Amino acid sequence: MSALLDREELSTDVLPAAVRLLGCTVEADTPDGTVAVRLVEVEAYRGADDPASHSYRGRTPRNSVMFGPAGHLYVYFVYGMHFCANVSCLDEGEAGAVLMRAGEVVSDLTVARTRRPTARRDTDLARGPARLASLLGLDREHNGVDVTSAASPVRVLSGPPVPASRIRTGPRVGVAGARELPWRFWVDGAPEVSAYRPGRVRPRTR
DNA sequence: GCGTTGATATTCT
DNA sequence: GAATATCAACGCC
Repeated sequence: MSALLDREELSTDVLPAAVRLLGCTVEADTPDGTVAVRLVEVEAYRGADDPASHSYRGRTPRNSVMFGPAGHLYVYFVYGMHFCANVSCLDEGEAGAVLMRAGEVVSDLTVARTRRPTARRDTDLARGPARLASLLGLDREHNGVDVTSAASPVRVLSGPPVPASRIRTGPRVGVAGARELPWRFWVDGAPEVSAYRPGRVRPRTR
């Protein structure tokens, strides 16, 4: 049993916030029941100085949660069919968020399998940001939810802390710009970590 | 096991 | 019109 994560732990810069979120548990109430996932892979995104970030070119209706206070969900729709979920960082006015990329299901495995019946192995249930969001039932309606409140349908519980020696870093997945920034963090050896795919322009096939 | 491809909303140009 | 913080299904080893 763990306590809710403090908002202050996320109002720091995005890198310490990303490291802090590793090992934390995301608990979500879905139509099928409650699912909890321990985060093993995250990516940090910031504002004006991060070309890979949605907030790089200023505030829009979609990314406005990134500019708001820390500890809220930024859920966005990509590729016309998937949702991805971030936790906002930094204080009001400063854009930042941590993308939740992968996690290990800690409960309830039966509910989780019901939600994603096509997953071949348990470690595939929340392997990748869109899979994780769909497993937790996150969509547009959860944009802006406060994950530090016990009354929310989605909550982040703190720790157990991941030893620094088990944390690895590297370039973010699928981003074309700012590839020199090692802003992806994962737990060494976790089988749920998504495969690295360099952010290249896919060759046009036509 | 691996590479290719289709689905297609939102944003920016 | 083009790119994108993706996944799953398919063909082919």
